Amino acid sequence: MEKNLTIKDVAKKAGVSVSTVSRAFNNYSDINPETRENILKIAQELNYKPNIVAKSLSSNRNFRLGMIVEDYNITGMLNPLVFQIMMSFKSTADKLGYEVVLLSTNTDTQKSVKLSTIYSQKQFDGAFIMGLKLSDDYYRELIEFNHPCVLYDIYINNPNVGCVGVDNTKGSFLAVEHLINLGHKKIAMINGHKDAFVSYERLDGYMLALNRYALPVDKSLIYYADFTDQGAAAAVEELLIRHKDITAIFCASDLMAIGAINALNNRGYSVPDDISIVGFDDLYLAQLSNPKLTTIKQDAQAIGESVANLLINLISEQRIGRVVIQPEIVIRESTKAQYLKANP
Amino acid sequence: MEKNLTIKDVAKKAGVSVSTVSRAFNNYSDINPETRENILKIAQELNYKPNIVAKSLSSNRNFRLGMIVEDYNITGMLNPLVFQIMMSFKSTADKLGYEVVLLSTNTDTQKSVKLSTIYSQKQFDGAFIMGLKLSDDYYRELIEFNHPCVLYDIYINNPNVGCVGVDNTKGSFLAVEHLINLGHKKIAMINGHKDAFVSYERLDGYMLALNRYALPVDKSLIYYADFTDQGAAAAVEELLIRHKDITAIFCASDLMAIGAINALNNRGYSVPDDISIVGFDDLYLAQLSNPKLTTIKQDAQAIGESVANLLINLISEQRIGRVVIQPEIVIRESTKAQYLKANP
DNA sequence: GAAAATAACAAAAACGATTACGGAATTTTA
DNA sequence: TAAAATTCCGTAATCGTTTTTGTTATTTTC
Repeated sequence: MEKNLTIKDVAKKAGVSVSTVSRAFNNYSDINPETRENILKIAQELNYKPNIVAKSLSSNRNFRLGMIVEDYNITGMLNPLVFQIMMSFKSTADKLGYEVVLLSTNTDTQKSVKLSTIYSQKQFDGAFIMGLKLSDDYYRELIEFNHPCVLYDIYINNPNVGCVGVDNTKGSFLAVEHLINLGHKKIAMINGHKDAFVSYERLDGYMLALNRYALPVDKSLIYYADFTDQGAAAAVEELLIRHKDITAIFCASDLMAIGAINALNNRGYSVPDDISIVGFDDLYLAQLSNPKLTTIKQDAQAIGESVANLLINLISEQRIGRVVIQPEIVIRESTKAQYLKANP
Repeated sequence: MEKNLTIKDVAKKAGVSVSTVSRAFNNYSDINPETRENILKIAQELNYKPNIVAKSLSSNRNFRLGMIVEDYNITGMLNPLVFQIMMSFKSTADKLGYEVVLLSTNTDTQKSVKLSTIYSQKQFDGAFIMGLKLSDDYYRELIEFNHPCVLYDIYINNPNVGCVGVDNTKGSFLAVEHLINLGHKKIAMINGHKDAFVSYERLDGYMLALNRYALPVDKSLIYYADFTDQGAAAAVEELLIRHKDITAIFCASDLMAIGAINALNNRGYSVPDDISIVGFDDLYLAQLSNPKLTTIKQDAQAIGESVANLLINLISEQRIGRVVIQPEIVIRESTKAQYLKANP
């Protein structure tokens, strides 16, 4: 195992001091352009790269970002969106010169080790937290947190913590409006769970659309299915018993939408001929299902980028609280006009 | 932003020198047990945690692992298996006291920055590389690599690099054997692409099973579909033209299996009544499809753990080359007995 | 009971960078 | 042309640890 090159080796080879080499590498002003060029050339030849650990320690700028994801996103049927957002976040962080270290938490670990402890121990300049629930300990800690932090899909009113997410209310509105435009009047909603911030926003959008088009809101049409396909299937079973006259269901996730479609098929209903379905997320899964899913698209790439940019702005003391990504509706095959049932 | 506690603060409060505090934390022998207890208690009270960056620099043990994933796993329809393996790897690395930093590569970046450069710059003790292709620059570099490294789903004969993966040959064998046992005699295979190591192993398993049961191998029944659903759909189109008499298709991934099923449905064929399909991976997707997919399960949890353990063994100079995970067949609804066509 | 060994700690030198400070050479100013 | 400013670079302190070496008591050995 060959010994690693240090700044000293470069300095010796270039016949200058280490501080000069450092200056060359960090674009300092007080260095002769010729010297700089020469040093960089020699460094290039030697294939020298500064040791990032030493750099962190000495500069007290760590260029380290934590990416903390809740465990429940990992086990079972995990959300591919999370993965895409993570990778997008990583890529833009990379471009901006930050490395990202991966962490996970769950309700238990949150009780034993505080977020601020993680920051100081890990020397994070900031962190990106995904999958935080309203009932989490970290959610409470974040209310008065004083380190840079960015959250996805949950909002906290604290200048140190940024929040990015799709406009869920608008997304839901778009979904339900689309159904209404197709002539549907009795539209059920299968929501996530009540510990998720987005569930409230998505519910708002649903109600807003109904109100806007002067349709009655029937609370017995609203189910909570925990973001799982089985949960959605169970909800559909109940819906088919209690509300035989529904013609459309808006699901707060694609996975639940698939669960709903499968349950409907099992009961002999056809999507979209009997019942229209719209999902939320636009996972790749939405193109794979049969019929292909009409859904609300969350742009994972854009979300990841926004998170990284926001976080790094926060680190450099620029306070920008919230980034809202605009959702789009993607119309495929799971929704259909329902004029016949519209006015019986 | 409160200043972080250092070892000095603990030393001062405990009335000892910093070296004694360090000894207390690192289970050194030459320290009075009472002193140690006292120091640990005080550290606990102060909520002091050692700065990992300083620790790395001074001890020259970094406890840092790189997790490098190929870009093509990110864009487009990404494989959820990769995500699960990543998280499982992270969790066990965590338990063993290592932090993992996330990186990505692609064919281009591999040309400009060598793997060994990444190691020295990032101060990695080791790295886990996912998605490496046979045509990659890093593959070539790894042949004579002298840092600890573990690969998933690709094999290299080098004591410094470990390899873990499912027994692909056996997995394919199981899949095809299952079809043969159901009475299928004309079985097509839709493989991945030729830059993937696993494609060769999976092909081997297919041929092995045919030979074992004295069925002829017809190379025109073997397609390469790039691991995509569209590729598989295209392959199916061709198969339906050229080989109307096939009764089963083995796909080297679940995604391709879904693509095949959809294509068959579009052409008016029923799965499994007309044609049986088996996939590979056992993604959650396999349970969501209609019919539910019979497939070969890769245990992501076990793979991630094995990779982490193997890598850390490699780091501590213990040479264990390869870990092979046993695949299992999961029989669901996409395969069915085909006695009628078996002997016409 | 003097020499040797051990136990328990402190002092100081690393680790590999950044950066505050200072100083010589050169250029600008008056 | 002397003083001031600027340019360019070296010296040395620093970051928060670990680790080597040193030191003082105490214990063991013969």
